[in-house]
Amino acid sequence: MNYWLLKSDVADYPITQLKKDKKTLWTGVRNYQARNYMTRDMKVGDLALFYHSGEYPGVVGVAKITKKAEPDPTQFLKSDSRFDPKATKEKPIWFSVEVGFVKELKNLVSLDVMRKTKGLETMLVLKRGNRLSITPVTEKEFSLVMGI
DNA sequence: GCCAACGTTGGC
DNA sequence: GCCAACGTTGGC
Repeated sequence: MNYWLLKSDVADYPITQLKKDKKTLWTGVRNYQARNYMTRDMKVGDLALFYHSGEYPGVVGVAKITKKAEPDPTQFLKSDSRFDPKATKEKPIWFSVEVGFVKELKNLVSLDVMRKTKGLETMLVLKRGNRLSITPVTEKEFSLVMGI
């Protein structure tokens, strides 16, 4: 089983929305590395730290992968901001996994606190200039964050 | 609002 | 294939 960190802009899709939806298709990823994590490495049952970017950046909850990657429908929609003219139904470029709500943390584990926590120095999301919206997390890092 | 980081695009 | 220009992300 693998662990992940899923970044979501709090203004676009906060954890409270996932809580309401119970599950959602993780659409809109337009980065090849992040896509490859979804198509190659994510398995049903994997757990993910749900991270808010934007105001009060940090981990706010836990989600799980509930369905393996399928073509991201937004790439085909002309009206969608994530429309990709190069993608076709026969040859989709972008994929989405389904993500289920697990829990919302009582307290935000802020980016600031994560930076100061011994053992989390290796977390990719803390690396300078990191913009990947999906990053792998070790079991150790996952449980350390959960223990804060 | 600023700006560093960095992925992508396109001219050559 | 190189690399400058450009657009986006995201912390501050």
